[in-house]
Amino acid sequence: MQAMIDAVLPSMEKAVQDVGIQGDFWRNMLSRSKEASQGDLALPCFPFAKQLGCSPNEVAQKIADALELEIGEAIAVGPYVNIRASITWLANQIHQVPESKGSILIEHTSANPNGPFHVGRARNAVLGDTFVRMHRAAGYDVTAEYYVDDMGKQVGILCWALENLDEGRVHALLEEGGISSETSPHSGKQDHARVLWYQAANLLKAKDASVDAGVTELVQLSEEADEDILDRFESAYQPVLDGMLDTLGRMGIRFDSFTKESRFIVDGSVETLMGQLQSSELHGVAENGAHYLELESKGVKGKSTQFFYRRGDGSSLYATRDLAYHEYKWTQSDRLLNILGEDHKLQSKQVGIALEELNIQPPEVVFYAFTKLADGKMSTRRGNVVYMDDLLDEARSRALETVRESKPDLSEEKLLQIAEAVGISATRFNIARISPEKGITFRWSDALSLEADSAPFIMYSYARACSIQRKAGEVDAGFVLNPELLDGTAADLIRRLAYMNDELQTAIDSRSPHMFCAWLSALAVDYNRFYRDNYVIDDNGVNTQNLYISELAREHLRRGCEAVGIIPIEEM
RNA sequence: GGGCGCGUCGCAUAGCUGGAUAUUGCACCGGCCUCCUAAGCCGGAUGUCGUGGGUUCGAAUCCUGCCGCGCCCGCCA
Repeated sequence: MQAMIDAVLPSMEKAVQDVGIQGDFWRNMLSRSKEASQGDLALPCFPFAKQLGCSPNEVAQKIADALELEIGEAIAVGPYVNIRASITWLANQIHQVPESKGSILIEHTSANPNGPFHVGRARNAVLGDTFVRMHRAAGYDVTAEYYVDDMGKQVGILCWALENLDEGRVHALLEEGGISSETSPHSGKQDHARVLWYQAANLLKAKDASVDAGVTELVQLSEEADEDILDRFESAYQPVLDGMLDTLGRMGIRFDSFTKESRFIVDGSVETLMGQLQSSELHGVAENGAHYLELESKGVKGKSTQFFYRRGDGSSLYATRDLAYHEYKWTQSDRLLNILGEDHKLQSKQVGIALEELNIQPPEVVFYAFTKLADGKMSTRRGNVVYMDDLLDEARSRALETVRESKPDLSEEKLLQIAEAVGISATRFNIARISPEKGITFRWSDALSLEADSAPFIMYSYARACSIQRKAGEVDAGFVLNPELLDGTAADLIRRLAYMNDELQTAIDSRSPHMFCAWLSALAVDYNRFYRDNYVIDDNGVNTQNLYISELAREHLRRGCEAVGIIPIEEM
């Protein structure tokens, strides 16, 4: 952990010099021990051996002997110097509150409002919201932002369908196309209702050219920011978007601001940027008058290295509006983070280069690999999807079985509440705990797993701590932990707690939410072991020190859960 | 064809700015509820880290050839 390294470095500097080592290349080698049993920090001594002309083991012993540490002790183990922080020092770390770290705008999800939220899109939302939550927990001022695609082809098709198809036609088309239109428990939601129109229009488009013509006309007008068309588009997509946001809200995912794509056409900023790009050295014009930037010199490779930002007819493209969007976003925050699917990698690179040409700083980006179904890619258009609403229902009913079994006395309402929290948390955690660049194949059994290394496991530890607190009462405000008395699993727990802020920051900096998920799981394990070995309530009544530690763990479990979107419930 | 990413026990997964016996869970085998929540705890078995080379005192980690999978290479979004 960084605070520990900072604390050790001066002493290490001195010890290393005393032993006669030249240079400071070793600074980067001082790092986290891989296993807790080896201590907190380790310095491998192999490279020193040559310089000093003795064995790594001897060097390690010399350095360990020369080290004078305030935070703990150093022991040479073979060719390593292992440093173990004292529980006293670690316990002090626990109370360090993260300082304020400035503002960040995190844009995520931003799915086309053309149908219900499905589990492929969910990875963006879960990842994005986890970043939002982790940043908040670490002291950042976060804006969660949704970019609304309120113009262009997808919305155009939806709008055209709603204005030109009736219910009978829609069902006939879907049946013919082999897409199910049977009513689900969610068919009352407008996202579920209207997606049928969208799917039907896509089917019809394949065999009736007049559909394309109709849609194209709408899309063209929308790109000219035609007020009437934008209004019609909005009445088509807004109920769908609302339905999607309901689903997201159910998952605990909420946004602070929504920005419409059309805004940048309306306010003229897209036009201005297109003008500015003309003076770029990369600028070029195609035969039909379309404008582009030639990106070959910027390291872009492939069939086409040209980034088109203006069509032959003078209109802008999605990516062009994205440039204006980023310019706008920088007026809102100190830092920008985008959560994007890996299919956007090239586009994102192109936009980044174009932004640099405009002297606008590119955003930071997290890419994640796709979620696919066992039988192929998910597609709203083709109806090959698992909807999030259905997944969450299924997760809840699975959880309900388990809760009913273990808590038969609870009321039906309470059972449902717990099951809902467990289902949502498990679903989210199963996504957040996997490193983003790894592809996921959706399987019901995985998605609904309530086993260990899962959200319910962590929730259970928290509920256990809550139960103990209810029985044992509050700790006196003036109570001070006596770390000298701690050992075994109690000391392990304190050590784990002390690492929280560091783990959180590391996960943020390396854009790896799964790392913080792993820490949280480990905390739950440590708490369960502490629980086994250290009774808060025994024959003599309440052990205040153990209650105090249990309460520390409870508080950290709660904060950790909130940082990854697990719902901490007090009973389960 | 080119670019980017991934490939770790039967399944899933961590580690990848090189370092000590490769992490964790599921499944499998065995043990623990007269005691604060057993959705828990303890123990066991399971691995050519895709594959061939290379660099290094040391490679899952770096370089490189090959194989497999995914994504991308639109004046679409």
